[in-house]
Amino acid sequence: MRTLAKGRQPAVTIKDVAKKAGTSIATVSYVISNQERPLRPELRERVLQAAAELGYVKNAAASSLKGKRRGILAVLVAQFANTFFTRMCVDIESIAREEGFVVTLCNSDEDPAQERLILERLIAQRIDGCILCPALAREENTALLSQHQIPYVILERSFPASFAAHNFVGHDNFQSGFLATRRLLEAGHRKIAFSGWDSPIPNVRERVDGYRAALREYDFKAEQELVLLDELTEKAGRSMGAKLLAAKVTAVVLGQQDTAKGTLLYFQDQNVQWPRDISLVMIGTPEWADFLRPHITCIQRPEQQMGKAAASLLFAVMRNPDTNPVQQIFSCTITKGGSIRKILRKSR
Amino acid sequence: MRTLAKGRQPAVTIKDVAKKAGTSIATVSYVISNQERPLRPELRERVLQAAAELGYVKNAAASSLKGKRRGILAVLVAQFANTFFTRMCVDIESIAREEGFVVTLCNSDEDPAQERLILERLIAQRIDGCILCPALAREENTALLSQHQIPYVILERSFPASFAAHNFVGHDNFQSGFLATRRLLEAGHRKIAFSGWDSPIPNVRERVDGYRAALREYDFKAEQELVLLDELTEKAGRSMGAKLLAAKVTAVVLGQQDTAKGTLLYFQDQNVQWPRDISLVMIGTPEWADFLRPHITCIQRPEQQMGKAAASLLFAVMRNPDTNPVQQIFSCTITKGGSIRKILRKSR
DNA sequence: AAAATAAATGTAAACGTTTACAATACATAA
DNA sequence: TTATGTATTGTAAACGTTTACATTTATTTT
Repeated sequence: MRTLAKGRQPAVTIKDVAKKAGTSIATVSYVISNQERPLRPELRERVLQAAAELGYVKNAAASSLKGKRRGILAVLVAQFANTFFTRMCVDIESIAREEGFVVTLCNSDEDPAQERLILERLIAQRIDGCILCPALAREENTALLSQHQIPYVILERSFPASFAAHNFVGHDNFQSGFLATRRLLEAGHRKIAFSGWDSPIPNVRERVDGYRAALREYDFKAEQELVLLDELTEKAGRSMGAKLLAAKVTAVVLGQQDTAKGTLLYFQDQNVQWPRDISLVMIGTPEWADFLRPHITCIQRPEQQMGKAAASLLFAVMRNPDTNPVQQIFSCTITKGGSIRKILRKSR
Repeated sequence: MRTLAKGRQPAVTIKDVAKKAGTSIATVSYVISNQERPLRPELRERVLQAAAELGYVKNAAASSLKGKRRGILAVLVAQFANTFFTRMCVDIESIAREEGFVVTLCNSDEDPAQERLILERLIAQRIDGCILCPALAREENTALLSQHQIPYVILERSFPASFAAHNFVGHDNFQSGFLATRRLLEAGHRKIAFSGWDSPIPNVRERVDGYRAALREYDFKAEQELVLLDELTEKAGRSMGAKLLAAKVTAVVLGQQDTAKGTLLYFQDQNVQWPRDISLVMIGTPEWADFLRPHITCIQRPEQQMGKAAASLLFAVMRNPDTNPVQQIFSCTITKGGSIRKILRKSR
């Protein structure tokens, strides 16, 4: 049954179809591409028939040489296995598919050198557009895209120095830090720490700014802050967990989900219970949070909307490259949870 | 600073480089592609210089027309946001990168129609090779690849009817079901259920076969089996959880991690504790399992090895397309956990 | 019936590479 | 000096499309 021909026979081309249909390559091209052209229906039929019989598939690379779209859109994320990114990717891909594009998903692994290598390869492929979450805050790599006139949208990680110069979709990091902290303050907490990833990208810092702003609103002094930042590992998260206990804070803003994981595992191991022993708000909604009891109050980023927005914006830019850069910043919502203990106070 | 030229200036080509370096396109081509050719070092230098100054990047689409590799490798998975797949993807991508390839990661969402559409687009792109986890057990789509002479490796989901006809990398589903069940039998359990995804792909069925084989080894009759299969949703998992309790089994093989999630959440909500109330072994190691206490005994699939193996096999096939199909089946290991209660029995 | 128009189809030149082949420049041997 | 090689470099024809333009054929109009 499966008589897979083993000889490396060359791929079927428009020429083969033309020969089989007894017409010219021009006619075939017009038929295949559904272009307007007066054509005898009988001939059109014959061409379609021949193409189908030969299993002809147009070579997108050859078309692209003549100025057609490649039909490839790239998404370059910094962490493959992070649900925050994969959730957005699902929506990006579905929109791209509707538009007739294939998505090339790449992973820089937070390494700028790898990011550069990948971008060069993508440029060599003459991708039609790119959505990227830059590794670190290195702008040179992104500059490659604009040098080569490839439309792009930056997702989630901004360049503070030239924010307005790029198309951008992201969430409001300041707000997420602010909301989380304020919720704890409203519940009466006064010793609140912030823990997160000591990252080269500005996102976590902005969340810290939000944390600080909320504290200021309650007339806190700088010395009443406690900001812990460490590596992006479970181990670092655990060690921050220990520090939080040692500092005897009553509440923590878990500012980044990967480090939060380590902290929460540490709490579990030490039989530290929330909200009994410590109150928690986490920025992010990783899948594992479903299993934590009581549920943790989380700052939820609109991942679906963000993915869709990034894709839509990219297509808009691809259709009209000369519009001014657009920045879309999404608000976060705060989920219901049982990880905050209320502390009664006379006055605010 | 960022004087992004807005006019849609055409991309730099080999011709521009030749003009700038004052030489012919042939020379530039040889220099750029690092081909053997006697060449005055001074000229080579000049060409490189010109290329660098113009920011020249070779057009892979044009090269491919002349029979060169496209430099694109596709991975087509059925579920994007499943860590089992993404973990393998990370390794596939890193191997591909080393080999100079870009990876196009696509998602069929378990939908054969989408799978077909995607494959057609990938073929239009003339990808060099493909790793795919077929949605459902529909062989026609995969046949597209062989029709177009595109080397491929099937990952994790086999076609029983023509297993030996395809290059394949997967884990031993039978063994995972068998190991899980035997571990429970060894602990003295005699009322053991199997729950999983009622899927159109054979994987879960094979696990059930392993479950049955283990029971047979202990001289169980068919009427002592309890196999629950349902949709791939949390809700279905929860309802299976209820059925498991109603059936008063003492142990369960959670045969598929997505449905297992629902079941475990249900247990948590009902305050059903393991191993006190029920003993558990789960096939799969989702990230959330880290948070379950006591830890669940899991059947661990060697995801890294599998990803690397699939990529290596694909490259081998790409280099030598005429070798006979190879099937690589990986064994699973069983992790330590505390989800199994020992039941003392006089005899086995 | 010829001329004029419209409809249908074909030819060939790009696109940006690769590479066989041709052509030049330079050195050496006669 | 001229032949003869050898080291360099250039020309042009592909690859599979798209599309401007030319050509053929059919249909009107005169």
